[in-house]
Amino acid sequence: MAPHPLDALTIQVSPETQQPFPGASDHEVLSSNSTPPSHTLIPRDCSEAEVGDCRGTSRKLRARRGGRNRPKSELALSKKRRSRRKKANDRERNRMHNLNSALDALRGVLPTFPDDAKLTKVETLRFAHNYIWALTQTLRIADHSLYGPEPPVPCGELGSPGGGSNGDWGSIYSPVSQAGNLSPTASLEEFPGLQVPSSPSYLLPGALVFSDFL
DNA sequence: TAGGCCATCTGGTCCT
DNA sequence: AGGACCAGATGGCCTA
Repeated sequence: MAPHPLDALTIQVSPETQQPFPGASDHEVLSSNSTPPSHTLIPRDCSEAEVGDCRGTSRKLRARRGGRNRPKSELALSKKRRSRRKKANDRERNRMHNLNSALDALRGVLPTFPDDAKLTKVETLRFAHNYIWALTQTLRIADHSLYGPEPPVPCGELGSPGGGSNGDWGSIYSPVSQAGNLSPTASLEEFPGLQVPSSPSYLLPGALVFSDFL
């Protein structure tokens, strides 16, 4: 994957949250008769048998199942099946739109440049994970400075990205693997919405760096 | 042009 | 039975 512009991130909350489905909830997203985007691939009326031809041999084989014992009213049955499939497709489409609007909402609360290229889905999830981890660490540091020393937390206890056997989360983008990359503009005070204790400790060398969240 | 990302369709499985 | 969720397949768009 090509390096993302956020590699050189300073802190700014993007004003535009880009929600294609504003106010979308689990129960109201798109009407089921919404027109598909221009890049819808398969004709909406592609029946199962046709789908076999559309999609390849495995689906063709599956579509062939049923053979001779088909009910007499196959026309009605396939009509019903098509209708069910169409409804299922609509639901699935709405479900994915819902998921995407949730991802957009998540992008909206992550610190990015306004003119940054939109984070991909996986980048958004990784960024959010690392961002939460970093904020947690910041709170710990603040607590530490307020209440004095406390026993060190074993690596990975906080779900630290890259702190253990957490698979994909411990990727090359992990803050741990790139620690020490302090950005002069990295200050949580630029987040009006964030309730972060006013401790300068996160500005010290080796502290949390927003450019490393990805 | 290859590769990454994405939206969509689809059938299977599980749950209510 | 019907809906939610999931993963595989497919093709379009975009960028290096």
